[in-house]
Amino acid sequence: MVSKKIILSIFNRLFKAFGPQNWWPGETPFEVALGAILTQNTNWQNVERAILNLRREGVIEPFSIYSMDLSKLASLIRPVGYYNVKARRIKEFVSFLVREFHGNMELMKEIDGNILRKRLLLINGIGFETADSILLYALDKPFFVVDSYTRRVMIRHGLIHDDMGYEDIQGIFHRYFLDKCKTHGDVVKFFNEFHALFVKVGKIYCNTEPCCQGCPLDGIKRRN
DNA sequence: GACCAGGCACATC
DNA sequence: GATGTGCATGGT
Repeated sequence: MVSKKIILSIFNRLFKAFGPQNWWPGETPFEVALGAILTQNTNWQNVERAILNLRREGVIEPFSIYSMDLSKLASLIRPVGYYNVKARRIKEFVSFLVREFHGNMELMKEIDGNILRKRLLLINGIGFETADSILLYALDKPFFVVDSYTRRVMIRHGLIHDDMGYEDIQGIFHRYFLDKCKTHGDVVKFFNEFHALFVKVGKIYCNTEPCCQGCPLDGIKRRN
C-alpha cells in the first residue's frame, strides 16, 4: 500500500529536483490529442518532426485531417514510425470528434470525464494511456497518466509489484486526490506536473539497471 | 548493428 | 488471462 504521504513525498522530491515541466507541448487541445497518438512507443523528437510536417501543410485542424487521404496523412507523420497504424488511429479519433462533437474539442470537454474515457477507449488505437493523456492534457480532466516510465520508476523503488495493471497503478494516485471537496483544477495541475516529472526522472535515472546514483527518489522506500 | 523510445490490437495457447 | 508478435522511424 502506497500511502498519501509517500505519494506527496515523491512529488515534492521530483519537483524540487526538476521544477515545473510545462507539459504538454502542444498549441491547441487538438494538437495535444494528435500528439498523444503520435507518441505511442516513440520518442518525442520524432513526434515534433511529424507535427512540424502537419503544421507546414496547415492541416492541424480536425476537418483537414478528416478529409485527408489516409496515405497522405501517413506520409506526413512518417518520422514517428508505425505511420500506417497511427494514420489509421488518428483518422479513427478524428472521425469520432467530427461525428460526436462537430470537430470541436471544446464540446468534448463538456462531457463527464468517466463517460468520455469509456467512449475514447472504444476507439480503435486508443488505449488507457492515450485516453488519459487526452483527458488530462487536452481536456483538463483529472486522470493520472501511467506510462512505462511511471511504472518502471515505481517498480525500481519498490513502490509497486511488476504485475500491477494500468488501472491499479492509476488508482494509487486517484485514491487520495479525487475527493469531491477538492477543486478539479488543482488536481489537474497536480497530475499534469506529476506525470511529466515521472518521465523526467525516468529518462535521467531509470534507464539503466540498477538505478543511477543521485536519483532524487533514492531511499524513498526500501527496495524489495 | 543492436537497442530503445511518453502503446495498442490481435492471434494463439 | 497471459504471452507473443507486428507495426517502423530516428538517435545513441
